[in-house]
Amino acid sequence: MEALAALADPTRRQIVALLAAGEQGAGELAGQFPVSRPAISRHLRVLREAGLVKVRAEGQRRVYALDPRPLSELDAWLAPYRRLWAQRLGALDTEIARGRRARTQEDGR
Amino acid sequence: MEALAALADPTRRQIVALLAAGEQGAGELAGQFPVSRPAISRHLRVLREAGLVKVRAEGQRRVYALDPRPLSELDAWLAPYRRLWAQRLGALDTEIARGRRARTQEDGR
DNA sequence: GAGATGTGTAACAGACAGCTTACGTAAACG
DNA sequence: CGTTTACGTAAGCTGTCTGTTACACATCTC
Repeated sequence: MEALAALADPTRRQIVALLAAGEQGAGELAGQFPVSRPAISRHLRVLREAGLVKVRAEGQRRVYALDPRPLSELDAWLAPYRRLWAQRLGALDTEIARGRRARTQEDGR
Repeated sequence: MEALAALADPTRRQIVALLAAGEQGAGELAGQFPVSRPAISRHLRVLREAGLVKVRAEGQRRVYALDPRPLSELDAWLAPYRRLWAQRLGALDTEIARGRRARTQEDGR
């Protein structure tokens, strides 16, 4: 779950969101943020080390692309907790209180 | 997404995992970690401010319980990205490659 | 009430994250 | 080749985290 630490920063989440729409060069990416280019370069490094992005050298440019695998891991980490809010939203917690224990039935849609 | 910052810490994730199994008192909780009790108290404060846990006073004890709502928000934040790894796993990326000239085709395995 | 018990908070030290400016380097360009 | 272009990295500053010890405060117990 190293991805969680990387995604804790709002700038990095925004970078991830941008890259979800398509790959971009480092400078191109930095131009969309109010901070300096080296700052973005460092953010990209963190994202790279977390496995969330991968780089491709294209001439002198560095093209960054999103790698969704750590997000998938996050999804897997989150999975066991899903039943917790699934219970709260439905009226089935009445059923649970009725004597049923660990009736999972999450993700009905 | 303040929850992401709170969950970035491994100790806090462990607390969340413990509370998912059932509510616990602060000291009872602290006893299961190698750090001092005030340290856990601080972690609990962060989790509380992130809305991930709620406290109930029971005599002089403070009983903590998990509040899954921020986790649900995280789930919602993650949702738009799901298609990204769904594509990689499924065979539908063939359909995408069928008309698009974006011949990326990396990661053959 | 006096003392024990269960917790949160304050103060402080050390580690770390994020930003900026300055610099190094490799590819493209003339 | 020298210069421009596109990046990454190093150094330094500052603010924020995390952990520890010391302390303040309620709440039971007797």
